[in-house]
Amino acid sequence: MQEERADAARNRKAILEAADDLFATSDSPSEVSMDDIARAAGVGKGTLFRRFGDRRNLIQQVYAVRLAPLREQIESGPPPLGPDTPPRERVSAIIDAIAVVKLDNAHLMLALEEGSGPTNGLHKSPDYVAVHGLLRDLVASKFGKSRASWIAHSLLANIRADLLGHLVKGEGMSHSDIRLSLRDFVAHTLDY
Amino acid sequence: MQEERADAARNRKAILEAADDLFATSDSPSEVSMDDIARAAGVGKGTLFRRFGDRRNLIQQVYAVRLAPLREQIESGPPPLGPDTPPRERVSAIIDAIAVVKLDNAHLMLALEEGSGPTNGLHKSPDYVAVHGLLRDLVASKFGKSRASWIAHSLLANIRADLLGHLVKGEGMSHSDIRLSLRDFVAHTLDY
DNA sequence: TGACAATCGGACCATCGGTCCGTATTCTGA
DNA sequence: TCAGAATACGGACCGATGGTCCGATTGTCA
Repeated sequence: MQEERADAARNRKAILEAADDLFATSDSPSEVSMDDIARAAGVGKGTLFRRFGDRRNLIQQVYAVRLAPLREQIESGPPPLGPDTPPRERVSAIIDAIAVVKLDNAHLMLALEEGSGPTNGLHKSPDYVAVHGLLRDLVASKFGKSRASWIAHSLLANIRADLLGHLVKGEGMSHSDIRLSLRDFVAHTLDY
Repeated sequence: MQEERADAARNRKAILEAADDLFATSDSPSEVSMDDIARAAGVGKGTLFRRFGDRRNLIQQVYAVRLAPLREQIESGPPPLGPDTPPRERVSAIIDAIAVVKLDNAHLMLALEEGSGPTNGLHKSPDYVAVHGLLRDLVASKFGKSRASWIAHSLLANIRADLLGHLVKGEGMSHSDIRLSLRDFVAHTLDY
Protein backbone atom coordinates (compact mmCIF):
# COMPACT_ATOMS: atom_id res chain seq x y z
CA MET A 1 0.00 0.00 0.00
CA GLN A 2 1.41 3.31 -1.14
CA GLU A 3 1.49 6.42 0.99
CA GLU A 4 -1.66 8.55 0.63
CA ARG A 5 -1.17 11.75 -1.29
CA ALA A 6 -1.58 15.00 0.62
CA ASP A 7 -4.63 16.23 -1.26
CA ALA A 8 -6.23 12.84 -0.93
CA ALA A 9 -5.83 12.87 2.83
CA ARG A 10 -7.17 16.39 3.07
CA ASN A 11 -10.21 15.49 1.04
CA ARG A 12 -10.90 12.34 2.97
CA LYS A 13 -10.99 14.34 6.16
CA ALA A 14 -13.18 17.04 4.65
CA ILE A 15 -15.66 14.47 3.37
CA LEU A 16 -15.85 12.66 6.68
CA GLU A 17 -16.45 15.88 8.55
CA ALA A 18 -19.01 17.18 6.08
CA ALA A 19 -20.91 13.91 6.15
CA ASP A 20 -20.88 13.75 9.91
CA ASP A 21 -22.15 17.27 10.12
CA LEU A 22 -24.88 16.82 7.52
CA PHE A 23 -26.19 13.64 9.06
CA ALA A 24 -26.16 15.23 12.46
CA THR A 25 -28.17 18.26 11.39
CA SER A 26 -30.69 16.64 9.07
CA ASP A 27 -34.00 15.24 10.20
CA SER A 28 -33.71 12.02 8.30
CA PRO A 29 -30.52 10.47 6.97
CA SER A 30 -32.17 9.68 3.67
CA GLU A 31 -32.53 13.40 3.06
CA VAL A 32 -28.77 13.72 2.78
CA SER A 33 -27.68 12.87 -0.73
CA MET A 34 -24.19 12.04 -1.82
CA ASP A 35 -24.18 15.24 -3.90
CA ASP A 36 -24.98 17.20 -0.77
CA ILE A 37 -22.04 15.67 1.00
CA ALA A 38 -19.70 16.25 -1.91
CA ARG A 39 -20.78 19.87 -2.20
CA ALA A 40 -20.50 20.49 1.53
CA ALA A 41 -17.04 19.01 1.53
CA GLY A 42 -16.04 21.20 -1.42
CA VAL A 43 -15.16 18.14 -3.41
CA GLY A 44 -16.25 16.51 -6.64
CA LYS A 45 -18.57 13.58 -6.62
CA GLY A 46 -16.00 11.39 -8.28
CA THR A 47 -13.61 12.01 -5.43
CA LEU A 48 -16.20 11.07 -2.89
CA PHE A 49 -16.97 7.77 -4.57
CA ARG A 50 -13.38 6.90 -5.31
CA ARG A 51 -12.51 7.34 -1.65
CA PHE A 52 -15.45 5.55 -0.13
CA GLY A 53 -16.82 3.27 -2.79
CA ASP A 54 -20.48 3.65 -1.96
CA ARG A 55 -22.88 5.33 0.37
CA ARG A 56 -23.07 2.49 2.82
CA ASN A 57 -19.34 2.41 3.29
CA LEU A 58 -19.10 6.14 3.77
CA ILE A 59 -21.69 6.00 6.51
CA GLN A 60 -19.84 3.17 8.14
CA GLN A 61 -16.61 5.15 8.14
CA VAL A 62 -18.26 8.13 9.75
CA TYR A 63 -19.80 5.79 12.25
CA ALA A 64 -16.47 4.13 12.96
CA VAL A 65 -14.96 7.47 13.95
CA ARG A 66 -17.74 8.17 16.41
CA LEU A 67 -17.55 4.68 17.79
CA ALA A 68 -13.80 4.42 18.13
CA PRO A 69 -13.61 5.57 21.76
CA LEU A 70 -16.22 3.08 22.89
CA ARG A 71 -14.62 0.30 20.95
CA GLU A 72 -11.30 1.02 22.55
CA GLN A 73 -12.79 1.16 26.02
CA ILE A 74 -14.34 -2.24 25.52
CA GLU A 75 -11.28 -3.83 24.00
CA SER A 76 -8.66 -2.61 26.39
CA GLY A 77 -10.02 -0.04 28.81
CA PRO A 78 -10.54 -0.22 32.56
CA PRO A 79 -13.68 -1.65 34.16
CA PRO A 80 -16.59 -1.60 33.85
CA LEU A 81 -16.19 -1.78 30.05
CA GLY A 82 -12.78 -3.36 29.71
CA PRO A 83 -11.83 -7.02 29.85
CA ASP A 84 -11.02 -6.98 33.57
CA THR A 85 -14.68 -6.95 34.51
CA PRO A 86 -16.92 -9.77 35.71
CA PRO A 87 -19.08 -10.85 32.78
CA ARG A 88 -22.42 -9.89 34.30
CA GLU A 89 -21.36 -6.30 34.97
CA ARG A 90 -19.52 -5.98 31.74
CA VAL A 91 -22.53 -6.96 29.67
CA SER A 92 -24.65 -4.47 31.52
CA ALA A 93 -22.07 -1.72 31.08
CA ILE A 94 -21.64 -2.43 27.39
CA ILE A 95 -25.35 -2.32 26.68
CA ASP A 96 -25.66 0.91 28.56
CA ALA A 97 -22.67 2.44 26.81
CA ILE A 98 -23.95 1.50 23.37
CA ALA A 99 -27.34 2.94 24.21
CA VAL A 100 -25.71 6.18 25.25
CA VAL A 101 -23.76 6.42 22.03
CA LYS A 102 -26.87 5.74 19.99
CA LEU A 103 -28.91 8.25 21.93
CA ASP A 104 -26.21 10.85 21.50
CA ASN A 105 -25.77 10.17 17.80
CA ALA A 106 -29.28 9.23 16.86
CA HIS A 107 -29.00 10.60 13.31
CA LEU A 108 -25.92 8.67 12.39
CA MET A 109 -27.05 5.45 13.93
CA LEU A 110 -30.32 5.70 12.08
CA ALA A 111 -28.46 6.26 8.85
CA LEU A 112 -26.47 3.14 9.47
CA GLU A 113 -29.32 0.84 10.41
CA GLU A 114 -31.45 2.28 7.66
CA GLY A 115 -28.73 1.59 5.15
CA SER A 116 -30.58 -1.64 4.48
CA GLY A 117 -30.59 -1.61 0.73
CA PRO A 118 -30.68 -4.73 -1.44
CA THR A 119 -27.97 -6.80 0.14
CA ASN A 120 -29.19 -5.69 3.50
CA GLY A 121 -27.62 -6.59 6.72
CA LEU A 122 -27.46 -4.86 10.06
CA HIS A 123 -26.94 -8.32 11.43
CA LYS A 124 -24.15 -8.98 8.98
CA SER A 125 -22.24 -5.77 9.60
CA PRO A 126 -18.85 -6.31 11.24
CA ASP A 127 -19.76 -4.14 14.18
CA TYR A 128 -22.94 -6.01 14.94
CA VAL A 129 -21.27 -9.37 14.53
CA ALA A 130 -18.41 -8.32 16.80
CA VAL A 131 -20.51 -7.02 19.64
CA HIS A 132 -22.96 -9.88 19.34
CA GLY A 133 -20.11 -12.34 19.55
CA LEU A 134 -18.66 -10.64 22.58
CA LEU A 135 -21.95 -10.55 24.41
CA ARG A 136 -22.68 -14.12 23.49
CA ASP A 137 -19.39 -15.29 24.92
CA LEU A 138 -19.89 -13.25 28.05
CA VAL A 139 -23.21 -14.82 28.84
CA ALA A 140 -22.37 -18.26 27.51
CA SER A 141 -21.09 -19.55 30.83
CA LYS A 142 -24.31 -18.83 32.58
CA PHE A 143 -26.74 -19.87 29.86
CA GLY A 144 -26.37 -22.54 27.22
CA LYS A 145 -24.45 -21.73 24.10
CA SER A 146 -27.45 -21.48 21.84
CA ARG A 147 -29.42 -19.56 24.42
CA ALA A 148 -26.49 -17.21 24.79
CA SER A 149 -26.70 -16.26 21.14
CA TRP A 150 -30.39 -15.58 21.40
CA ILE A 151 -29.95 -13.49 24.51
CA ALA A 152 -27.25 -11.42 22.87
CA HIS A 153 -29.51 -10.72 19.90
CA SER A 154 -32.30 -9.89 22.27
CA LEU A 155 -30.26 -7.42 24.26
CA LEU A 156 -29.15 -5.69 21.10
CA ALA A 157 -32.66 -5.64 19.69
CA ASN A 158 -33.66 -3.49 22.64
CA ILE A 159 -31.21 -0.78 21.74
CA ARG A 160 -31.80 -0.48 18.02
CA ALA A 161 -31.53 3.07 16.86
CA ASP A 162 -35.04 3.36 15.52
CA LEU A 163 -36.55 1.98 18.69
CA LEU A 164 -34.57 4.36 20.86
CA GLY A 165 -35.52 7.19 18.54
CA HIS A 166 -39.17 6.29 18.89
CA LEU A 167 -38.96 6.16 22.66
CA VAL A 168 -37.46 9.63 22.71
CA LYS A 169 -39.45 11.36 19.98
CA GLY A 170 -42.60 9.27 19.96
CA GLU A 171 -43.11 8.59 23.63
CA GLY A 172 -41.21 11.46 25.14
CA MET A 173 -38.91 9.40 27.31
CA SER A 174 -35.82 11.10 28.61
CA HIS A 175 -32.42 9.57 28.12
CA SER A 176 -32.21 8.67 31.78
CA ASP A 177 -35.69 7.10 31.74
CA ILE A 178 -34.54 4.91 28.94
CA ARG A 179 -31.28 3.97 30.57
CA LEU A 180 -33.09 3.07 33.76
CA SER A 181 -35.66 0.92 32.02
CA LEU A 182 -32.90 -0.66 30.01
CA ARG A 183 -30.92 -1.41 33.16
CA ASP A 184 -33.93 -3.13 34.68
CA PHE A 185 -34.53 -5.09 31.55
CA VAL A 186 -30.94 -6.23 31.28
CA ALA A 187 -30.90 -7.18 34.93
CA HIS A 188 -34.09 -9.15 34.55
CA THR A 189 -32.76 -10.88 31.47
CA LEU A 190 -29.43 -11.82 33.00
CA ASP A 191 -30.30 -12.62 36.59
CA TYR A 192 -32.51 -15.56 37.24
CA MET B 1 -67.79 7.77 -0.61
CA GLN B 2 -69.03 6.69 -4.04
CA GLU B 3 -69.26 3.11 -5.20
CA GLU B 4 -66.06 1.85 -6.81
CA ARG B 5 -66.25 1.38 -10.53
CA ALA B 6 -65.97 -2.17 -11.85
CA ASP B 7 -62.67 -1.69 -13.68
CA ALA B 8 -61.23 0.08 -10.69
CA ALA B 9 -62.07 -2.82 -8.41
CA ARG B 10 -60.67 -5.31 -10.88
CA ASN B 11 -57.44 -3.38 -11.18
CA ARG B 12 -57.02 -2.99 -7.46
CA LYS B 13 -57.28 -6.72 -7.02
CA ALA B 14 -54.88 -7.39 -9.87
CA ILE B 15 -52.33 -5.01 -8.44
CA LEU B 16 -52.56 -6.44 -4.97
CA GLU B 17 -52.09 -9.96 -6.27
CA ALA B 18 -49.24 -9.05 -8.56
CA ALA B 19 -47.43 -7.19 -5.80
CA ASP B 20 -47.89 -10.01 -3.34
CA ASP B 21 -46.57 -12.48 -5.85
CA LEU B 22 -43.58 -10.37 -6.86
CA PHE B 23 -42.52 -9.67 -3.29
CA ALA B 24 -42.92 -13.32 -2.41
CA THR B 25 -40.70 -14.53 -5.25
CA SER B 26 -37.98 -11.89 -5.18
CA ASP B 27 -34.87 -12.13 -3.07
CA SER B 28 -35.02 -8.61 -1.76
CA PRO B 29 -38.08 -6.39 -1.68
CA SER B 30 -36.10 -3.44 -2.97
CA GLU B 31 -35.55 -5.33 -6.20
CA VAL B 32 -39.23 -5.05 -6.98
CA SER B 33 -39.95 -1.71 -8.61
CA MET B 34 -43.31 -0.07 -8.96
CA ASP B 35 -42.99 -0.46 -12.74
CA ASP B 36 -42.52 -4.19 -12.29
CA ILE B 37 -45.67 -4.38 -10.24
CA ALA B 38 -47.65 -2.31 -12.71
CA ARG B 39 -46.45 -4.41 -15.62
CA ALA B 40 -47.15 -7.68 -13.83
CA ALA B 41 -50.63 -6.49 -12.99
CA GLY B 42 -51.22 -5.47 -16.60
CA VAL B 43 -51.93 -1.96 -15.52
CA GLY B 44 -50.54 1.50 -16.15
CA LYS B 45 -48.30 3.12 -13.64
CA GLY B 46 -50.72 5.97 -13.16
CA THR B 47 -53.41 3.55 -12.12
CA LEU B 48 -51.15 1.97 -9.58
CA PHE B 49 -50.24 5.26 -7.96
CA ARG B 50 -53.76 6.66 -8.06
CA ARG B 51 -55.03 3.61 -6.22
CA PHE B 52 -52.32 3.33 -3.63
CA GLY B 53 -50.71 6.71 -3.35
CA ASP B 54 -47.17 5.54 -2.83
CA ARG B 55 -45.01 2.51 -2.49
CA ARG B 56 -45.20 2.36 1.24
CA ASN B 57 -48.96 2.31 1.26
CA LEU B 58 -49.15 -0.36 -1.39
CA ILE B 59 -46.90 -2.60 0.65
CA GLN B 60 -49.01 -1.98 3.70
CA GLN B 61 -52.16 -2.97 1.86
CA VAL B 62 -50.61 -6.21 0.67
CA TYR B 63 -49.42 -6.81 4.18
CA ALA B 64 -52.89 -6.09 5.56
CA VAL B 65 -54.37 -8.82 3.40
CA ARG B 66 -51.88 -11.37 4.64
CA LEU B 67 -52.37 -10.27 8.18
CA ALA B 68 -56.14 -10.15 8.19
CA PRO B 69 -56.70 -13.70 9.47
CA LEU B 70 -54.35 -13.19 12.38
CA ARG B 71 -55.85 -9.84 13.20
CA GLU B 72 -59.30 -11.34 13.26
CA GLN B 73 -58.21 -14.23 15.43
CA ILE B 74 -56.79 -11.82 17.93
CA GLU B 75 -59.72 -9.45 17.91
CA SER B 76 -62.54 -11.91 18.14
CA GLY B 77 -61.33 -15.48 17.76
CA PRO B 78 -61.25 -18.33 20.27
CA PRO B 79 -58.39 -18.87 22.73
CA PRO B 80 -55.48 -18.83 22.83
CA LEU B 81 -55.43 -15.74 20.59
CA GLY B 82 -58.86 -14.26 21.22
CA PRO B 83 -60.02 -12.05 24.05
CA ASP B 84 -61.24 -14.91 26.24
CA THR B 85 -57.73 -15.89 27.19
CA PRO B 86 -55.78 -15.19 30.36
CA PRO B 87 -53.34 -12.34 29.64
CA ARG B 88 -50.18 -14.32 30.21
CA GLU B 89 -51.10 -17.03 27.72
CA ARG B 90 -52.54 -14.60 25.27
CA VAL B 91 -49.37 -12.57 25.09
CA SER B 92 -47.35 -15.68 24.52
CA ALA B 93 -49.71 -16.91 21.83
CA ILE B 94 -49.76 -13.57 20.06
CA ILE B 95 -46.00 -13.30 19.94
CA ASP B 96 -45.73 -16.81 18.61
CA ALA B 97 -48.42 -16.22 16.01
CA ILE B 98 -46.80 -13.04 14.78
CA ALA B 99 -43.47 -14.78 14.55
CA VAL B 100 -45.03 -17.54 12.48
CA VAL B 101 -46.60 -15.05 10.09
CA LYS B 102 -43.32 -13.23 9.71
CA LEU B 103 -41.38 -16.42 9.17
CA ASP B 104 -43.88 -17.57 6.58
CA ASN B 105 -43.94 -14.24 4.78
CA ALA B 106 -40.38 -13.13 5.27
CA HIS B 107 -40.20 -11.22 1.98
CA LEU B 108 -43.25 -9.12 2.62
CA MET B 109 -42.43 -8.37 6.21
CA LEU B 110 -38.98 -7.30 5.19
CA ALA B 111 -40.44 -5.02 2.57
CA LEU B 112 -42.61 -3.42 5.17
CA GLU B 113 -39.99 -2.87 7.84
CA GLU B 114 -37.49 -1.79 5.25
CA GLY B 115 -39.94 0.73 3.89
CA SER B 116 -38.22 3.19 6.18
CA GLY B 117 -37.97 6.10 3.81
CA PRO B 118 -37.77 9.74 4.86
CA THR B 119 -40.67 9.95 7.27
CA ASN B 120 -39.75 6.58 8.61
CA GLY B 121 -41.63 4.75 11.21
CA LEU B 122 -42.15 1.10 11.89
CA HIS B 123 -43.00 2.23 15.37
CA LYS B 124 -45.55 4.70 14.06
CA SER B 125 -47.34 2.32 11.74
CA PRO B 126 -50.92 1.58 12.78
CA ASP B 127 -50.23 -2.13 13.01
CA TYR B 128 -47.27 -1.72 15.30
CA VAL B 129 -49.06 0.78 17.46
CA ALA B 130 -52.09 -1.47 17.75
CA VAL B 131 -50.25 -4.61 18.72
CA HIS B 132 -47.94 -2.73 21.03
CA GLY B 133 -50.93 -1.19 22.76
CA LEU B 134 -52.62 -4.53 23.16
CA LEU B 135 -49.55 -6.21 24.58
CA ARG B 136 -48.91 -3.28 26.87
CA ASP B 137 -52.40 -3.49 28.28
CA LEU B 138 -52.15 -7.23 28.68
CA VAL B 139 -49.01 -7.05 30.77
CA ALA B 140 -49.91 -3.82 32.55
CA SER B 141 -51.61 -5.52 35.45
CA LYS B 142 -48.55 -7.51 36.32
CA PHE B 143 -45.89 -4.88 35.74
CA GLY B 144 -46.11 -1.12 36.16
CA LYS B 145 -47.62 0.90 33.38
CA SER B 146 -44.39 2.33 32.08
CA ARG B 147 -42.61 -1.00 32.42
CA ALA B 148 -45.45 -2.60 30.51
CA SER B 149 -44.79 -0.37 27.53
CA TRP B 150 -41.09 -1.20 27.58
CA ILE B 151 -41.79 -4.90 27.81
CA ALA B 152 -44.19 -4.75 24.89
CA HIS B 153 -41.55 -3.02 22.76
CA SER B 154 -39.00 -5.52 23.90
CA LEU B 155 -41.13 -8.52 22.97
CA LEU B 156 -41.79 -7.07 19.54
CA ALA B 157 -38.14 -6.21 19.03
CA ASN B 158 -37.36 -9.89 19.29
CA ILE B 159 -39.55 -10.76 16.35
CA ARG B 160 -38.53 -8.10 13.89
CA ALA B 161 -38.48 -9.37 10.35
CA ASP B 162 -34.83 -8.71 9.71
CA LEU B 163 -33.75 -10.41 12.92
CA LEU B 164 -35.85 -13.47 12.18
CA GLY B 165 -34.48 -13.47 8.65
CA HIS B 166 -30.95 -13.37 9.98
CA LEU B 167 -31.60 -16.23 12.38
CA VAL B 168 -32.89 -18.35 9.53
CA LYS B 169 -30.54 -17.43 6.73
CA GLY B 170 -27.51 -16.25 8.70
CA GLU B 171 -27.47 -18.72 11.55
CA GLY B 172 -29.36 -21.58 10.03
CA MET B 173 -31.98 -21.88 12.73
CA SER B 174 -35.12 -23.78 11.87
CA HIS B 175 -38.50 -22.24 12.37
CA SER B 176 -39.17 -24.51 15.31
CA ASP B 177 -35.81 -23.70 16.89
CA ILE B 178 -36.75 -20.08 16.73
CA ARG B 179 -40.21 -20.59 18.12
CA LEU B 180 -38.83 -22.61 20.99
CA SER B 181 -36.20 -20.04 21.88
CA LEU B 182 -38.79 -17.35 21.56
CA ARG B 183 -41.14 -19.21 23.86
CA ASP B 184 -38.42 -19.50 26.47
CA PHE B 185 -37.60 -15.87 26.15
CA VAL B 186 -41.18 -14.74 26.46
CA ALA B 187 -41.67 -17.00 29.45
CA HIS B 188 -38.57 -15.64 31.09
CA THR B 189 -39.63 -12.09 30.39
CA LEU B 190 -43.15 -12.51 31.69
CA ASP B 191 -42.72 -14.86 34.63
CA TYR B 192 -40.72 -13.66 37.54
C1' DT C 1 -78.18 5.25 -26.91
C1' DG C 2 -75.94 9.24 -25.57
C1' DA C 3 -73.32 12.02 -22.73
C1' DC C 4 -70.92 12.84 -18.56
C1' DA C 5 -67.78 11.53 -15.07
C1' DA C 6 -64.45 8.54 -13.44
C1' DT C 7 -60.62 5.77 -14.71
C1' DC C 8 -56.84 4.42 -17.47
C1' DG C 9 -52.01 4.26 -19.11
C1' DG C 10 -47.70 5.43 -20.41
C1' DA C 11 -44.84 9.43 -21.65
C1' DC C 12 -42.66 12.44 -18.76
C1' DC C 13 -40.04 14.56 -14.69
C1' DA C 14 -36.76 15.22 -10.86
C1' DT C 15 -33.58 12.97 -8.15
C1' DC C 16 -30.43 9.61 -6.72
C1' DG C 17 -26.43 6.51 -6.48
C1' DG C 18 -22.70 5.56 -9.17
C1' DT C 19 -19.24 5.85 -13.43
C1' DC C 20 -15.94 7.91 -16.68
C1' DC C 21 -12.28 10.39 -18.41
C1' DG C 22 -9.85 14.70 -19.72
C1' DT C 23 -7.43 17.86 -16.65
C1' DA C 24 -4.89 19.39 -12.55
C1' DT C 25 -1.95 18.33 -8.69
C1' DT C 26 1.50 15.99 -6.13
C1' DC C 27 5.49 13.25 -5.77
C1' DT C 28 10.13 11.50 -7.19
C1' DG C 29 14.86 11.49 -8.33
C1' DA C 30 18.52 13.41 -10.75
C1' DT D 1 15.06 22.92 -9.27
C1' DC D 2 12.52 20.84 -12.59
C1' DA D 3 10.54 17.41 -15.78
C1' DG D 4 7.80 13.54 -16.21
C1' DA D 5 5.23 9.87 -14.26
C1' DA D 6 1.76 8.63 -11.15
C1' DT D 7 -2.08 9.73 -8.84
C1' DA D 8 -6.17 12.29 -7.69
C1' DC D 9 -9.64 15.61 -9.05
C1' DG D 10 -14.38 17.00 -10.48
C1' DG D 11 -18.40 17.44 -12.82
C1' DA D 12 -20.79 15.91 -17.01
C1' DC D 13 -23.03 11.86 -17.71
C1' DC D 14 -25.83 7.38 -17.11
C1' DG D 15 -29.56 4.10 -15.92
C1' DA D 16 -33.06 3.37 -12.69
C1' DT D 17 -36.58 4.72 -9.56
C1' DG D 18 -40.64 6.81 -7.31
C1' DG D 19 -44.01 9.76 -8.55
C1' DT D 20 -47.01 13.15 -11.74
C1' DC D 21 -49.90 14.63 -15.65
C1' DC D 22 -53.24 14.72 -19.06
C1' DG D 23 -55.36 13.20 -23.47
C1' DA D 24 -57.73 8.83 -24.54
C1' DT D 25 -60.86 5.35 -22.92
C1' DT D 26 -64.38 3.05 -20.41
C1' DG D 27 -68.18 2.39 -17.27
C1' DT D 28 -72.54 4.21 -15.65
C1' DC D 29 -77.10 5.90 -15.62
C1' DA D 30 -81.08 8.27 -17.53
